[in-house]
Amino acid sequence: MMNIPKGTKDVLPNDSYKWQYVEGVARDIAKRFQLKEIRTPTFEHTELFLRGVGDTTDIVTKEMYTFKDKGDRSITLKPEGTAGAVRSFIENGLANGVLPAKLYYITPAFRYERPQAGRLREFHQFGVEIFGAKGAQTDAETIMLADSLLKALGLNVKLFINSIGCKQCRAAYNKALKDFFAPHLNELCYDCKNRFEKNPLRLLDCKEETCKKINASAPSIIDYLCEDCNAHFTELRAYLDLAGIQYEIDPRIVRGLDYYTRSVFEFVSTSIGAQGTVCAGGRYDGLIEELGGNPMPAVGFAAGIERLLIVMEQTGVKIPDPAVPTVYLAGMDAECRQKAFEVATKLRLAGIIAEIDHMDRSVKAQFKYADKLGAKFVAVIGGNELSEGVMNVKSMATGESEKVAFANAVEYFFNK
RNA sequence: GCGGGCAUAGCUCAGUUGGUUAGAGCGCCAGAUUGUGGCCCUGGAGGCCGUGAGUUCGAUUCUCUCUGCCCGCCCCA
Repeated sequence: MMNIPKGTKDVLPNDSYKWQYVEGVARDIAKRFQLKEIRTPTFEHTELFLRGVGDTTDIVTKEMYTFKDKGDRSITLKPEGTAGAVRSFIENGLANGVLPAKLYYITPAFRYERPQAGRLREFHQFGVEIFGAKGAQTDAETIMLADSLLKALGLNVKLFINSIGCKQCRAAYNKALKDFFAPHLNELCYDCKNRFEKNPLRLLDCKEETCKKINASAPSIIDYLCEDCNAHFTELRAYLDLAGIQYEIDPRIVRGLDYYTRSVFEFVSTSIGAQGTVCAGGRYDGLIEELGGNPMPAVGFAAGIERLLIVMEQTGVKIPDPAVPTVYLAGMDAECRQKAFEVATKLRLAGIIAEIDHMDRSVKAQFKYADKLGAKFVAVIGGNELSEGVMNVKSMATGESEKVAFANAVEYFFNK
């Protein structure tokens, strides 16, 4: 028996409508904020992610699906959506078009990780990227968009924000961090000793108890923001207040991707175990230049669709039922089935959801089947009906029947 | 990459102190005197009891291995 690769999932017919619903809501919200969809390839040159995501990040160093293609090119399945969107933006000259470019995508992404609740090797993201706008108002709008999406999906989540500054203030802060941690260096965990050298920011992020105790009193990045970054962060908060969005400042969120600058944020749900971050993002003013474009500010986020669905499931959010047949046409014998087929065709061409028997079932069995499908009406066509040119239409909800001429079928079922 | 738990029907799970035809509920299919669903009743299909090895006269049951799944760490959406 062939089975599905580790860390992947089938979306079965009984669940796919949930995905369609979430994607539909996301597209709606995107439209409301005037974002346009961008679709980029599932794989890119490995180099793009090395430079875009950061070659010291965990994602790049140990989680990418990288392989050589038959032309000996190093190819990588996208581990996130931003790098590809930025590449496309630059390569297609969208930077010379109307700005800001407000984009969104729904894409699979791939990371070689140990699967667990809310974490798969192939997962799906709804992502948003806004290129060209530097003001905090745009950060606020991006957060507002994410907030609207989560609310539209009926989720109750908490928003945490922070600013991790720009290159200049980060340098000052890294120095302050090193000064703070230096005396504790041998109390820190193995990872943190490395972080101390390579990326002191990430020391704040450690989940080890002893490290947590130490970094609880570490200096806060917010106190080290340069004048511009500080003003930007203040402005962001003002705009969030203006939008009526509740948030909490968490100086410990630093994000695991190298490209972030200034604003970073996470929407966290407490109802799904360890992988509670349902949506996260921030500003990345250096990335477009890093990937070869002219310097241009950018801000965005990604939401994990599987995680959204898990939270919705756990909290009992109602998803609208999938479409059911307006009418099931039950034919009694071969001739009647043919008539059923004919009427169904007419109804379908008129946009009415109609279903017929495909299994040569008895009328009784057809009724059971129609009931399982959730059909609103069953139209019985037997010898008697055929000779009268009518079908016997039964409402499955009330149990009442009436005769409807074949000629009036479309008219009868329209808007039912 | 590290740690813990679990693998029996499509699903949720019993069970076998080692013994011949392995069970329930749900789901699926059909029937209940032949043209009508839901509830109830009856019947049916569907399992190499995760893989490989060991112990044994005999293993789904005991031991080990592998694999897979779940949960946590790490990381992230």
